[in-house]
Amino acid sequence: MTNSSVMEDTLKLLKDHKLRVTPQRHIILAYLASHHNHPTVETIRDALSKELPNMGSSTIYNTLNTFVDHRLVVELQNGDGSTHYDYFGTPHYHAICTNCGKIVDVTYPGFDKDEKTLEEKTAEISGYMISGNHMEVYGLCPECQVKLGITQKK
Amino acid sequence: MTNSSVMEDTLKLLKDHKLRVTPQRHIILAYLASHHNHPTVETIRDALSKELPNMGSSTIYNTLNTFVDHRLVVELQNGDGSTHYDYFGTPHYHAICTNCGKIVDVTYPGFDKDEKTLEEKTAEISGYMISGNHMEVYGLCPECQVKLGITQKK
DNA sequence: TAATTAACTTGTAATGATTCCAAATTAGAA
DNA sequence: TTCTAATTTGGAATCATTACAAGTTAATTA
Repeated sequence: MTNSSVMEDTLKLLKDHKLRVTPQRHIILAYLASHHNHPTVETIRDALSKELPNMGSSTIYNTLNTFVDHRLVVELQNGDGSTHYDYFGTPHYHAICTNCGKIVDVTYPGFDKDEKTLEEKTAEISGYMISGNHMEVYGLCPECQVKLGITQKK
Repeated sequence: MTNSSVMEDTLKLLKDHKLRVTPQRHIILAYLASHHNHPTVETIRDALSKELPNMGSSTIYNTLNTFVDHRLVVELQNGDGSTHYDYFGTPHYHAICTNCGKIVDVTYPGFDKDEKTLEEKTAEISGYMISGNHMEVYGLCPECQVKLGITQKK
């Protein structure tokens, strides 16, 4: 995807959600849509310091909270004390390294169906009116397995 | 389950995990094992103020972190800003109300198998050596559906 | 296009959950 | 019973996040 199409797509996304289009919102959303690094507020601030040198952290927090409310973005904790954010363009879940905190997106054919099934079962059992879910799987990432000298059995 | 058997069971659990048995640890673990209220540190402090009037919050944090490391307990966020804790005696997941934060435990026949499958797929795809998972399903709890005047379609 | 205004951004202060640390205590081993 | 490393305590420190007031701006309306 070209840079310009990311800008176009995220612009449309903001408009579709009836969100006022400010440079801050547009640039932050485009950054998230084109990076899969699960950034923190600080990471975003640093990454965009050239484009938006005067943007305060409050703005980033406000903006991300708005995106989370609109389900454009999800929040993730990896144990390092701060919240990480992930653009939620297509359904997926996360694998999180218990050693270094590395987060990767995961999906597989049929994940959307499994997800649906879980939500339906949960609605039946709990009586909740379900609106979403988060799944996280924990373990050692490949790098940490090597670093710690652990051999994964096949 | 009688109160005394909870005390016996949690004592055994601490010993099995080679954790030094202090009154604080034993009483906190017994409290968690016999309550399904997903308490915060403050809730635990208040609930145990009779039994352990001099216990500081630091001790509760230390103790809970130890339990989490040993997988006796899991941490939960419901959006109210503080961490909630849940004794993890049998496999289950959580439904969390997006309106009031109410957390309920959920499981169903075959959940352990579904969970296993998810972990195996994740290992294959990501290369992570999996050690655990958390699933959360969000929605409106029955009380909030009524409170907000929402009718759930069958 | 210009005027209007509610919404947004900014910067700083406040909050509050959690961790850190040094001193006192204690569980469990010898 | 003694000994010591682990734990608890209480208060201070940290740090992520939110609150707030003032300035700015997107987008509606005429």
